Amino acid sequence: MTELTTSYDHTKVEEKIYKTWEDSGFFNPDNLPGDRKQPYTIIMPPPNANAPMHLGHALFVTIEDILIRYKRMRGYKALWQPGTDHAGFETQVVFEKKLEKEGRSRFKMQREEFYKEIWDFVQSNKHITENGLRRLGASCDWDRNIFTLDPEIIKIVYATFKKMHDDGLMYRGDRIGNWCFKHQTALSDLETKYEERTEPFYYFKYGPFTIGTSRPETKFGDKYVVMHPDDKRYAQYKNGDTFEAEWINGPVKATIIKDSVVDMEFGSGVMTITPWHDQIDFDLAQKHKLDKEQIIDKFGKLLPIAGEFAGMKTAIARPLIVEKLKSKGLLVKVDENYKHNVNVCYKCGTIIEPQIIPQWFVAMTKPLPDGRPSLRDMAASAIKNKEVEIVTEKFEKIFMHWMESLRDWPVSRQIWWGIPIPVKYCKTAYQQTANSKQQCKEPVVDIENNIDKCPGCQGELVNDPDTFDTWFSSGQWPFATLMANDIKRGTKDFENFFPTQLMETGWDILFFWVARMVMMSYYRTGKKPFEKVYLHGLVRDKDRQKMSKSKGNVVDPLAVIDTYGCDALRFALIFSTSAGNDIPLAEDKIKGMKHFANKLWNIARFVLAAADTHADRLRGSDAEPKPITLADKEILAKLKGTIKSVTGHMEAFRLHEAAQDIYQFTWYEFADVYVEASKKQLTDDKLKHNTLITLSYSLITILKLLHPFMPFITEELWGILGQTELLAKHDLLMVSEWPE
RNA sequence: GGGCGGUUAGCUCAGUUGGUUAGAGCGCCUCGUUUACACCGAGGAGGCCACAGGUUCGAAUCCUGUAUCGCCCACCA
Repeated sequence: MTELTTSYDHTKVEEKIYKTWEDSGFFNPDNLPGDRKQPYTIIMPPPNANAPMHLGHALFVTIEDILIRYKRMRGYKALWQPGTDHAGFETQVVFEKKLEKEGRSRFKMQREEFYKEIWDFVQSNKHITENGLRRLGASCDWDRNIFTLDPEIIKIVYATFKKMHDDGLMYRGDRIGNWCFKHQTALSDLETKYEERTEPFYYFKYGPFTIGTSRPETKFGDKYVVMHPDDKRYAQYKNGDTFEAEWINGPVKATIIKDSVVDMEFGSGVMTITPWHDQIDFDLAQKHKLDKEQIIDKFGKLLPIAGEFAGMKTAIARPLIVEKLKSKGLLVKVDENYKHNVNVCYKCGTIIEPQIIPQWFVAMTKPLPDGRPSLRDMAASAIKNKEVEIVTEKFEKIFMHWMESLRDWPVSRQIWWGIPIPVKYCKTAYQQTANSKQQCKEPVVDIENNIDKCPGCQGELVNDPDTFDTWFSSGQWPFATLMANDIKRGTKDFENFFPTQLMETGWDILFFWVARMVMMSYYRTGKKPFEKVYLHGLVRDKDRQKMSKSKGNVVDPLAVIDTYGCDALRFALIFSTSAGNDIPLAEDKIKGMKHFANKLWNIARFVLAAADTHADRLRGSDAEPKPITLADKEILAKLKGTIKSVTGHMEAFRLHEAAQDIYQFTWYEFADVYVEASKKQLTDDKLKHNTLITLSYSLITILKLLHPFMPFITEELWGILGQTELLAKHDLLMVSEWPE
């Protein structure tokens, strides 16, 4: 006689069950029962080891765990490769905030000291994160757990860097880039965002012209006036004509440039340019071979070229400069309500100052020396030809659209937390880089760290002080993890599990991550990194608001698990939400799913009680129930239909549909109809045996179908059924066979 | 400026290739505590599927347009 409590108590089950799974070794595909040849691999997007878990983690774990458990039950050699991410810039920002609270700053610290502290910080977060994944029921292979700063990973990242450098795809360029004053680093275009501001727009007299600007503080170096070649107002001037103009700090000699990028309708239709601090101006200067002068230093202060304003922060200098120009009679008019977008740092909101600072770039559109197309074109054609499929399809369009206007990718960051760039420079040459007068021009790529002297002049070498953009290393994650396993553990993971089958991640990192993985994988391995990409949405609160600390609506998934159980949380996250759409999650929904778990518990309770009451014990899992009564016929037909539809939905990544079908069948067909009918049938001696078989067979099938979604309660019930001989043989449910 | 998407029950959302009376969760109303479950059961109310036109034997589903909300990318000195 097996007694079950009247309601399901997840607190007594989850920890115990997870331990059973982990001890079984079945998370590791090498230990799975049977002769499994066909791999099914999901590389886990490594969570950032810098902050507590949020519902986004719960969502990705739920989706990936559902899929990997399903494939495991279907007999695949299922590998879910876990890992955590050092998350370079993200983590450094978090850590610097922490320092700030303590009244400290990295700019007052030694690099080694800073690195050590942030390393310890990340290590402790890493453990918290890994335990969180366990509480969410993640059936990933902890034997293969890996970290983005593991030496094996760094080795692979360096090899990629060297190959790119040898292939001419990785170059160091004096190009204009986004500079954040607060974080003192360059950022890629993806790491900046636009904010609308209303600022004054000034018109100044500049020689015979009127120019317009919202940034007078950049105008010190102005010595070019650019106008449209078709501008009839200035037909008398030719390209290259010069003139004298009275300007901020006295007269300047200016040259006329004609170029059709100028919009005659905007402002005064004529502009001066600041190539060091503006993308368009920079391009123009490159095109016409114009001088470029730095006006603002990397701390946001004006340089000596600003004369009396030198050393001032731009925001302070701006009104003073306007005042001076006004007093000289050069201010024509001011438009106070000029609305425009300013580029700001996506982390701190500081205005981004474009600066020419040497950076490492990856060429996106340059064909490979081995005859293959460029990184961009390889990735674009993979998506276009459906070699890599994105679920849902709308993201393929977004992906292609983004690819069209892709520029070279700056991968060096002036931060300390990350993988150092394995390059050395001739010391004398490096110090002169600012003047672009290097003696020994070539940087020395030294991935083994065994080159001591400059190969050019035998002089001293200095290390590149920069680190890689995190996405440069995580862009290699699918093959780097498997290759690193092989180095570390002597496995043949890369051979056995690559290309992987699925990449599951949020749509918000489609460009940051997915695009880079596709490009880098084709480049390094000649193969796609994964067959399919499943993109999930953002978890929002019940009012569709984004969850954020400042709004105070962040939900801690572990607290939800404490209250309602992991299975309820997982089911609520999946239920009634389709791929790629954001998910509003209300507590009521989670509560409802807890009720469903309880319903299932009580169904099992009823079946067990029936089996006990009616003396003839039976073997359930193998016995095919016979449809004798109308109720038998209907439930078995509906069960069969449910198996079919659920399987179909699983194959097509319609997890929400699968979940709904199981829910519907369990509650409204099996519990409401058949369980009720069985009460009568069990009193009939001729029917009771077959009725019991039908009950247990249906229940067992439900447990299997539901297991990927609600792994804990189903495994617990499976174990209890096993003890009562309702199950003929009982290994763990997680490795049982998916019903056909 | 370029691109993508949403608009279905009071709320939040499903609806797989066009096919019978459009579904779920939560909420609401009525009744019910008979040994699986009150974290429950029985029953019920509630939708011109944004609008207009078109294709079709048949449209929430396909096409065109309109309105409205949202997202992504780029960005004018």
